[in-house]
Amino acid sequence: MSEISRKRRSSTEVREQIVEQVLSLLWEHPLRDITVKMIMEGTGLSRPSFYIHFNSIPELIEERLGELEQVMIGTTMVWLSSTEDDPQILRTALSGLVEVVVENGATFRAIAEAATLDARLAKTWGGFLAKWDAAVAARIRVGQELGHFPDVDAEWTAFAINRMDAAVLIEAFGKRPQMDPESILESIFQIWKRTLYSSK
Amino acid sequence: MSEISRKRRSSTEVREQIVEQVLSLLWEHPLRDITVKMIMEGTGLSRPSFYIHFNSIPELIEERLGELEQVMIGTTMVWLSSTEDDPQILRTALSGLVEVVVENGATFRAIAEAATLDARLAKTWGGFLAKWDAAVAARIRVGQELGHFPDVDAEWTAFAINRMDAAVLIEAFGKRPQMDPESILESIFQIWKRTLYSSK
DNA sequence: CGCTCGGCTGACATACTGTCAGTCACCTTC
DNA sequence: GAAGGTGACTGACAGTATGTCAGCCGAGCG
Repeated sequence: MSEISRKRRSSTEVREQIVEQVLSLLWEHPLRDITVKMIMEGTGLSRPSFYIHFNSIPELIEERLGELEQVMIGTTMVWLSSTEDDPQILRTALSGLVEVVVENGATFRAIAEAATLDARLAKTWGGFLAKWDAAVAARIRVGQELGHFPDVDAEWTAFAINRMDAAVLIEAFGKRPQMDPESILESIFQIWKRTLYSSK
Repeated sequence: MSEISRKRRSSTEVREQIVEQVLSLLWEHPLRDITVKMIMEGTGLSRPSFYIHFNSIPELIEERLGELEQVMIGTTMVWLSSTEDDPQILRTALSGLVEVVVENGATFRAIAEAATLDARLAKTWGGFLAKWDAAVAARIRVGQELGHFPDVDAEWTAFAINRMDAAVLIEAFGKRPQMDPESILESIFQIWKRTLYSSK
């Protein structure tokens, strides 16, 4: 019988392995099918070990949202902080958004799924969306002070069009095979453009 | 000790009581907090009795979707089957849609929640949305043959704007207090109108 | 009156979660 | 290089939900 030498690993090392395992499972299974047992079987550690590193699956997923949020802010800032009346800037921002979701679709899908499963994540996800609502509404109001976006209700429009983005991007890219990014980008861009950049 | 006379009731009678109980619970709690035990405590019957009438909570909810779909088709047919280039007809259809969701918001929210929880309902819900996509896309193509809706990609636009409707209506009216129906109707109508009824 | 039908239930099997006392590898400190 | 502490790790347990099943019992029928 060969001696199994269990090298002890650092905490962050194991954490990363668990996250990696979850992300790969998420491309294959809906969140409802993923259990702690299933995750840990891919790591060679016992199930209770999971709870040393994370409090729950939703909490693990919640961590990813924070990281992705930073990236998304980076890619959309070009429009959010602009003051020009040029839809192409909006297109660039949306294009960046599409790119992020294409790469992290399973994570976003899992966040949305876990939001219906876990009260804490529901709140975080709601807050995340609300932040975008506020940012887009603010951008619209800035434009309106410059005479752009006539007859648009900043708050409600931001709310509606952001929900569209979230729902469309998650459904289009949340699982494989993904839909065509070009077509999705074009369709949501057209909706944004016509809603904001054309008057009655 | 007074004798508890358990009058035996008809199957449909009990079914209706269970459904009623679930619907009332849904306005108070997210689906994740609702258990079979909780449902049956409100009926004076035991937990296993639930399984005589329904196979699972998601399946119960799925039944509701079928009924609501009929109503929704009725309220939107005015636009789906029209051939005129008049956005007011669209507004009427959307108004009917808003009304249905205002009244049955908790059910719709539960359907969306249960879709992430149950494979079967996920498929049903996906099919439901796909049917709307097809119907709206068909309506757009009919209009385009008459020269309306220039430069609109029928399929992708239908997909995107339907997801907006679903996400917005469920978030706005899925729990109490609900958002203002007038504002929601106006904002989604504007987005539909500008997307379809205004060219580049 | 006896029989069947079907609503109904207690009890069971199963599955997953989260916790905890205790073990063991590794690192410091002397 | 021995002693002791730190923290990763685990087996076992308790809790709670689901779905099933053998069997009870009330109601209606012949």
